[in-house]
Amino acid sequence: MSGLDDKSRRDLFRGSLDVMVLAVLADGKQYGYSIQKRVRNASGQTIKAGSLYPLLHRLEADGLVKATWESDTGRDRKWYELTSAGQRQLKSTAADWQAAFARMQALVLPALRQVTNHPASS
Amino acid sequence: MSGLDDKSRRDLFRGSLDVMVLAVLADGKQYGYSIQKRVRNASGQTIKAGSLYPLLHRLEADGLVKATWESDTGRDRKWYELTSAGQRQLKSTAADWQAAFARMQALVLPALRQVTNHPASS
DNA sequence: CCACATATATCACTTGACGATATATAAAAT
DNA sequence: ATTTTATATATCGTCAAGTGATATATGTGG
Repeated sequence: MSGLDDKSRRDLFRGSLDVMVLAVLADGKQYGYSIQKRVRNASGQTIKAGSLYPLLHRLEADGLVKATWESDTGRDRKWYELTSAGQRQLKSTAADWQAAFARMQALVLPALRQVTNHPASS
Repeated sequence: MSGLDDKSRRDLFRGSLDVMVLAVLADGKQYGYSIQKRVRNASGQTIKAGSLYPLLHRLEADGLVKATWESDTGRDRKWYELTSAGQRQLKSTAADWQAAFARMQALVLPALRQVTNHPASS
């Protein structure tokens, strides 16, 4: 039970990385590497560095986050925080995300039950 | 509230189309056009023809579905049904999808609450 | 001092959803 | 009867985005 390779599992949520990053930033300033770990801990989803940094640059270019280099512990890190546009975006995206996935669940769960109970042909 | 353009909403599901198609096929033989409508009705997600047919061909090439041309009402349609491999795939994918979705929800919902209650800087 | 985790970045590659387009048939409208 | 519209499948060029590989630099622990 539950044997998807990493690639398949990742593909499942290809379009949700933005939402997750914005969600992590909702409770305060974070830098890239910490965002990565937080998403990983909270969602089980691994965002690779090669995906994360371009993603953050896109969010910045879109004005959804604001970045500043700061060294709080002697080390330079690029801190990201939501802009007000980012907050609005998170609000509408997260709400849609929630609604859309709930509907998909209504499609997927009965199917899962179906296929779990009746094995079949071919 | 809830103002995502079509593209953003679609991007949200890049990767989940396979699962939805397999889910629809879980309760029996369907042809492409009917799969499209079922997914649309059940999930609110529109799979465009230019996505659906190549997707079905991929599933067939991977041995997850089996296709046969049949004319039940005078009209030729290409009927798809799950293979046993397709059933196994659906079972593991759907289970994973469900689990991952629940965890992601745990990340997104608190963030949504956060951003809904406290407006902020920049 | 050296290995490893931390931290950010870029780029070529690949996958896949899409719009546009083509084709053909059944049904519905005029 | 003819035109239009919905049904039904298919292909192709384009584009966006996640990934692996790779590079670079700094802090930390052995």
